Amino acid sequence: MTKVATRFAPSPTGPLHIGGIRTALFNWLYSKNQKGSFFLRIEDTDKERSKEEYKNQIIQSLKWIGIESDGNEYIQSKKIDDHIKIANELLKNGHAYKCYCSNEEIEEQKNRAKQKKIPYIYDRKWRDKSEADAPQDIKPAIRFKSKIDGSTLLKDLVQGDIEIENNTIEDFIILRNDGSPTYNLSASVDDHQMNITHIIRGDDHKINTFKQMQIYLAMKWTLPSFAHIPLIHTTEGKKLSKRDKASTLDDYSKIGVMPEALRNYLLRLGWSFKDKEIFTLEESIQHFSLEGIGKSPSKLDMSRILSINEHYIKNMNEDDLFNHLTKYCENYKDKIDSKSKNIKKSLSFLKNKARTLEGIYNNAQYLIKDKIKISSEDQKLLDSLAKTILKDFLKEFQNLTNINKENLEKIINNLIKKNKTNFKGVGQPLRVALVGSKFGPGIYDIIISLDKNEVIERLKAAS
RNA sequence: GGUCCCUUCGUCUAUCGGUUAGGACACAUGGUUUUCAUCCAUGAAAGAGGGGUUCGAUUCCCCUAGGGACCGCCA
Repeated sequence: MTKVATRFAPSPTGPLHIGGIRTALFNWLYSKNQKGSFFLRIEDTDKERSKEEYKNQIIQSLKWIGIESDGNEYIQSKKIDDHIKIANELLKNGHAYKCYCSNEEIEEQKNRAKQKKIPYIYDRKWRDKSEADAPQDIKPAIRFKSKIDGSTLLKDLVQGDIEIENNTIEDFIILRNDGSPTYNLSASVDDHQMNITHIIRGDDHKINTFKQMQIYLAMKWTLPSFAHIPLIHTTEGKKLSKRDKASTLDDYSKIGVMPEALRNYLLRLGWSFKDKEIFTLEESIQHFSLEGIGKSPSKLDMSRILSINEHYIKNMNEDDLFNHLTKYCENYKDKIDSKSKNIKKSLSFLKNKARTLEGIYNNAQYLIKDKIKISSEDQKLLDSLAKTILKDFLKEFQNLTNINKENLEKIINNLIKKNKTNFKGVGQPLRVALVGSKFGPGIYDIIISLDKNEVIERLKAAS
């Protein structure tokens, strides 16, 4: 049996959107599950729109989520000569022909079709015309001689059997009149030369598949298997595109979604394995299969992404979580080096209050910032009684040599008794004084996580 | 308009002819708790509609409806 090879073939005309990332993920997962190879092919033949920076961004994005290609990326523009060679071969053995229609002529055909409300399909004018009739002033494009009779069956690994009439596939152009190859030609030649065995791509490529199958057949190449995965839809139910908000990877990483979480979310979007929701990378490789992919498109659900992210935050070991956090802060906030020791040891309780890295960052503000700000609303909570409580607490606290929960508890319990109040009566002013808000971590956690002199400073400032 | 695809709770999905149609997220209620959270428990919530096939259909077939993709000398 031949070794499985899959590929992901984006064009570097913008940042990858998460639909693309999911396609890449499925391809990668399938190849790994089959102990095969995964390749990245950069389809950069659209000179106008392709940019080197996007290529790098794509590679980075894939890496971020854990996908790396086997071997160097394949650059399509470097293979153009091969594509042209095949086009000429096709021309020679009668599977393609020169089309001398002018742009105006094609436009006219399209308009006519629109008026009659019939679908436009190139009228195959030059399919059987003699070269002798060719106008001298027009450079021809090369069209593939598509089958007219019969039908073609695609045994799709996700969608099942799909059969369409051959005459609905037009004689598509494979070489433009400037001599450059078009997508369907290039993709077929590349896939063949790369020995791709399984082409897993979005549903929107289905028609291309029928065109590409004909090229394979005409060249007598072994046909790969195809799997068309349903598209990801927006909440409005339309195909997700780069223009949609919250569609690129950066949209998620900047709010503190971690790669493991997004990977897990994307995996379960349109694919399932029994009732299992959380998959380690190894588990996803182990369980991934094309049969597990659903047939209907799925919508993006932000709260689900956040919830999976929350799961990873709470269950990840704290060293890894801390690494994620520092990297996140470096990329999107301020570096937290100077405060990192306090933050790291506080992760055990900070993480329980956050769904994202940004959430942890926000909750850790009282640790990160030297000075805290108390809103005027919260300031009201610091009335005269509260201030005397703070002063009393400070007095005891300063003498404390060993700051731990037991000792703090003693002080606070005494204050509760003395002032005939409850825990809230003491805890709330303390929290406001130390964090700047009535919301925040537990009092003991706050005090222990701060340096002693910092606690003293803040209590003095507030009381 | 043509071709093709899809249709189970709001969302992601399980079910591969016989289930009280399961899980997860979100939602609601209650409990734990020094606040906000976490955590725990409980609840509400689905087979688009109509025909067949069958002893029996969410599951198989057909029709209808709804949704989507494609229809470039872009990829």
